[in-house]
Amino acid sequence: MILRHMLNQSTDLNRLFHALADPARRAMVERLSRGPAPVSELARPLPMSLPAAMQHLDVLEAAGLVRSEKVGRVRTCAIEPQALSQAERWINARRTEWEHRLDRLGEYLKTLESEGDGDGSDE
Amino acid sequence: MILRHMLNQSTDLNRLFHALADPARRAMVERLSRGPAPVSELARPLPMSLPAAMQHLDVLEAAGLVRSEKVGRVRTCAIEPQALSQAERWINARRTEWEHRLDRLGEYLKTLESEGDGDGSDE
DNA sequence: CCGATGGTTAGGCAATAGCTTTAGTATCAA
DNA sequence: TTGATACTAAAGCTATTGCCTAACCATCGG
Repeated sequence: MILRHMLNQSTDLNRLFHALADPARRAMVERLSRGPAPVSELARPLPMSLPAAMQHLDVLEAAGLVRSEKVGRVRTCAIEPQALSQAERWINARRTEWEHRLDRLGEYLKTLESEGDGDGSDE
Repeated sequence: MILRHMLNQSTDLNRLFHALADPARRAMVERLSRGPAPVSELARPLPMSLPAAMQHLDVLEAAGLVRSEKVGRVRTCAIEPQALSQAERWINARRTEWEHRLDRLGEYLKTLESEGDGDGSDE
């Protein structure tokens, strides 16, 4: 099952980053980071109809960023913290990769320097 | 100018997250995290035509994730580390928000407990 | 029961995304 | 100069996105 998890990770990240690529959806996530809220409260500040806001909410739920539960006639939405951390991990992995690379490059340049090779060009 | 920067930040994040929402583009970023590469090398592993890959590259450049320079007939691409950190900051800001909120919630629940109120129900 | 409230479904429409093929333009190597 | 290499530009096609309006359904408060 961990194998399946890895295979689907790409799709997960697609949905995740896609969900975050819209300002209305990010606004919803920002609001929910401060606590749960019903659909109408998420929709109110947005410059669009209620159904449009609902569709954004669907995208957030499909991405696993938001979970919601309906009690009576009001659906209360809450953020799903671990979803964002997957995106964070991907970004961090990239950063450590290029940082290591730059470290190695720095070492290499230092080596050249101490060998007295006079080509000091960079880039 | 810092004001203008803040106003455009939303658009920046749109482009940034949108760029990351595609597996072909993430593959390019992953490759470039390990060092610069020409266009053809970025395109080779992808299941699509070269012009298609070029279009993905354009998206990455427009998002500020990649910078490229053409010398002779080969365009060499490199990652732009600070672009990703902007996305990272947004995610981090959300996490600290909800962590603080959960901390406050924990404090509140502890208060209730020490007041001897017997409703121990959770979610 | 009745109206108002909160949400949902459905259908349609314009714009964008992602890809293709075709046809270029420079460069480099011989 | 000629052919291969590396990229670029343009046009077109399909699917998806993001939005709308117009219904509809299910509570809840009298």
